[in-house]
Amino acid sequence: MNLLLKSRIQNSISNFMLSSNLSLENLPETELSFLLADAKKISLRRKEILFREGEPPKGIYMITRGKIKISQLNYNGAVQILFIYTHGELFGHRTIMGNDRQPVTATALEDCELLFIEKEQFLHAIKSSPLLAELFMKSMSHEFSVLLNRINVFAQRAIRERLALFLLILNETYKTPNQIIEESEIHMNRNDLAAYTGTSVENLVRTLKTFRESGYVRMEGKSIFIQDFEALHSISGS
Amino acid sequence: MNLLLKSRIQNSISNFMLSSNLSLENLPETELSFLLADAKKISLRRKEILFREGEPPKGIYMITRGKIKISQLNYNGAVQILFIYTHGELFGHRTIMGNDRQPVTATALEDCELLFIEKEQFLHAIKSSPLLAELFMKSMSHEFSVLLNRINVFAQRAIRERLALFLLILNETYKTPNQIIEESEIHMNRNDLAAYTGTSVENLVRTLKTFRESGYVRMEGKSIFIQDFEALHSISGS
DNA sequence: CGCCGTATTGAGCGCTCTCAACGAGGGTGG
DNA sequence: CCACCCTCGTTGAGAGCGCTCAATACGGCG
Repeated sequence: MNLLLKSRIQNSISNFMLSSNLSLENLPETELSFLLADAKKISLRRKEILFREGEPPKGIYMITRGKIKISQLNYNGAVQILFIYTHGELFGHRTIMGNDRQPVTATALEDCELLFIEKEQFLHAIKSSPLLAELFMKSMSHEFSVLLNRINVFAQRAIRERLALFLLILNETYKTPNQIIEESEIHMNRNDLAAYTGTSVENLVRTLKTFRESGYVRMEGKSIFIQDFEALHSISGS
Repeated sequence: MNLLLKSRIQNSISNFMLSSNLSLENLPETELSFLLADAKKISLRRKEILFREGEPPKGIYMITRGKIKISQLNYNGAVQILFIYTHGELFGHRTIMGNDRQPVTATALEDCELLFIEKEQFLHAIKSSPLLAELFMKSMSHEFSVLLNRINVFAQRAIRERLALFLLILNETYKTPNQIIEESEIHMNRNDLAAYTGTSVENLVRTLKTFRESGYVRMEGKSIFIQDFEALHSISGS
């Protein structure tokens, strides 16, 4: 696949991904070890819930293995998946700093290993390290733009366009550490994919079918592999 | 109008409003004067553009009079209005801190007076005052939750529900300083209201008509006044 | 083999969009 | 002062997208 094209697409969809600078890979060594000084290990089985909407937040989390889905319940019972965090990513800090209750629920998509940092400890770390504080602030500012873009997507784009975009995002999310090839195995059940795209399962399946029939994606069992990145990117309108 | 009910509704829709803690009224005296030390005055006529999507940000702004709409252009030419800032509110700081280009366009909805604080000056203020930094961080964290809620709204709710919600929000936005009565004059053209709700003008007008016929709102000229807060709140599903 | 949860397909309805026409109001130039 | 134009708001009609309900296929597991 054309490298220039690939980087253009990646660059374009990065406007819709949190892709935090606050990952295991990106934090400076010193700050990272400072932050993780007294971190505790947590293990979660698939489908286990880490925290629920409405709870007071306990601390922040960094994923060392697996994926966590962040979702929100609508008043009519529908579930909206907002993000999928994967290995290396850090989350939960915004709720701590804003002093809110959890606006979302965090559930393990697969078996997970996490590092947990207590609220007090985290706040202390932020206070003690101006660099850390600055990194968090920068990260949140950037993510604000990302969320604005997301709102635009949901407010204005059709399901076909949204699905194309989210498949491209998921392709990044589902990259395994050190993955070289471009295509990831997107291993997500239809219910979750529908909740992520913001549509009904039936509609999702039908749209996915048209992508398959056009050769844009390939299916192996329930997993999805993207075959034509450019087509999806063009459909997504990003 | 029942006070308890009123506060319940306000509390509920505040989950969808930025309602920054960073306003003229809420910032501590010392920090405010520090921040505004070398601020410049800017005047804008109605429809004038303050900055455009894609531009590098110049600084931050605080509104002393008027309203500014923050909008984003979709690839197909549709405009999505994301926020309406009003007197006392501060904006533009997130783009500065995240070191992004402007993801949005800011346009005067009415004749406006603003205070402008240069980028360097603002960054310096943040660096020098830990309290200011903390306030900004808190504010952004909270706003993250607000945006998540918004995404949910656009992803899952029908136009009728969204319009009810946004009318309630606009009722707050359009309160004049020191306004005592509950009902504000929502003075916004149909195009902007449609772009804010995320629908077409025709659809907006029709939905508005059903609200009027049900006695939920009243129209004087082109202005909208809410008459039944509880009904709208209940429709909004919040 | 039968069961259960998940995925897929079909059908029909309603919401929302688009295109098109009409109406109302304000501003401008004759 | 009137005629015209331009913008904005409103209404109508028709098409299509997306939702819901219902039925059917598939696959893993007891």
